Amino acid sequence: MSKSNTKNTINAVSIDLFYKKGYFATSISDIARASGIQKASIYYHYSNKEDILYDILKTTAYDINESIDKCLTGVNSAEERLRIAIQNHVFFHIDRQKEAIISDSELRGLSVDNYKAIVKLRDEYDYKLQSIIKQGIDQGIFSNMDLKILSYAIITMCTAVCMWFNPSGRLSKEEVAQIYTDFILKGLKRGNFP
Amino acid sequence: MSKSNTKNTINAVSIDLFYKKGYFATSISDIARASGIQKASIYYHYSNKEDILYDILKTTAYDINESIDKCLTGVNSAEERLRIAIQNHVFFHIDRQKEAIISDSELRGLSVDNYKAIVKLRDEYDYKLQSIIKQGIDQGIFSNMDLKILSYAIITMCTAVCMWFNPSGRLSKEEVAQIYTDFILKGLKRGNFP
DNA sequence: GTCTATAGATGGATAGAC
DNA sequence: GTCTATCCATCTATAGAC
Repeated sequence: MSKSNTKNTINAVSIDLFYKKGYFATSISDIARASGIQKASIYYHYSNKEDILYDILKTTAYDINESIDKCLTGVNSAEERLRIAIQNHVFFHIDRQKEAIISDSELRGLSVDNYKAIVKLRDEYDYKLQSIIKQGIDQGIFSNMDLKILSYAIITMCTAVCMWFNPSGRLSKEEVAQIYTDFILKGLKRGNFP
Repeated sequence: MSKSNTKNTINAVSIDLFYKKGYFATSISDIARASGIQKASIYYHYSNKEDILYDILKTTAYDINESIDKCLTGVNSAEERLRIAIQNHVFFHIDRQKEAIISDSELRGLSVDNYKAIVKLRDEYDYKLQSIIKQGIDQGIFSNMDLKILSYAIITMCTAVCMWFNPSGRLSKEEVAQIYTDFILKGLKRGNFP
C-alpha cells in the first residue's frame, strides 16, 4: 500500500523539517509551503499534525525491526550475531539519519495510544538485541555482566552515530561500525579482564 | 549572586515542566500557574521564555565542568582518572536527572548566540574526558583505537543513564557506575583482545 | 484532490496601576 | 515586585467552492 505522490512529498518534506527545526517548531504552514501546496490540502492526506509524525515514527520502527530479522537469518554463533546486529544498527542509523534523529527526540509529540504503539515496536527490537547478548552470556562466550544495563549502554552508544556521523567526514560507515563492534566485543568477551 | 525566592521557584518549576512536557509544549502560563503567580510577573525575573531555558542549561553545563575538575584533583594515573571521571559523570546525570534530560533534548530552544555559549561549555567538558583517554593511549595503557569515536561513544553511553535510571529500582547509582566503568575499561585496556 | 477563507484557541510579550 | 488587562501574531483545523 504505497503513498500517493502528494502524500510522499508531505512525508519527505516533514522528515526534513522535523529533523532541521523539530516537530513542535514546525508548523503545518511550513510543511505546506515546502510541499508547494496549501495547508488545507494536508488534511486530505493526514487527519492531523500528529498523524504525520506518527507515520514517520511507525515506519522507521517497523523498518529497523525488519532489517535486523533479515540480516541475522542463518547466522548462529552469538559473537557473529552480535557483530552483524551492531553493524546493521549503525548502518540503519546512518542511512536513515534524519528519521533516526526524529525517532530519538520527538516521541513527546505523540498522544498516549500512539506512544504505546511505538514503544512496543521499540521494545521488540531491544529484546532482539538483548537476546543475542543473553545467548552469549549463557554460552560462556561473554562474561556475566548485567544484561539490562549493558544492552541499554550498547544500544544508546550505537544509536548516537546518527547525531554526529558526517557522510563526507574522515571515516566511512563501515569503519565506524568496525570500531564499535571491536570495542563492544572486547568489553563483553570473557576471560580477558586484567 | 543567588536568585530571589520567586526566581528560584520559577526556575525549579520550569525544570520540572520542561522535564515532563518539553520546552516547546510548556507555556509561560503553565509556568506561572505552577509557580502561583501571574504570567506577567515572570517577565520581571526573566526577559523572555528562552532566558529561562538558557539559565537552566548554562547552570547545568557549568556545574558538570566544575564537578569533574574537583573530583580529578590530585589523581594522576590515566586508568584511575577515567574511572573517577566516569563515576562522576554517572552520578551527575543521576543526581541532576531532570536538568540532564533537558540539557540533552532542548538545545533547539536556543537562539544562535546562546546555543554557541552552551556548546562551548560542553566542548570544554568533552575535551577533558578525551584528554584522559588520550593520556591512556599515549602511555600504552589503553589500546590505540579511534579517540574521537570512542570518546563520543563513552560519553553518550554514560549520559543515557538519566533516561532510564530509577532511584527506587534494582541497582544503586554506585552499582551502575561500577558496571559502566568495568565495561568501558575492559573495552579500552590494551593487550587483552582475543 | 486542491483551493480560498476563516473559525477559534492559545501563544509570548507589554502597558501601566498599585 | 506583582497585579489586571490587553495586544497581536500564529497555530491547528474546518467549511465549502471548484
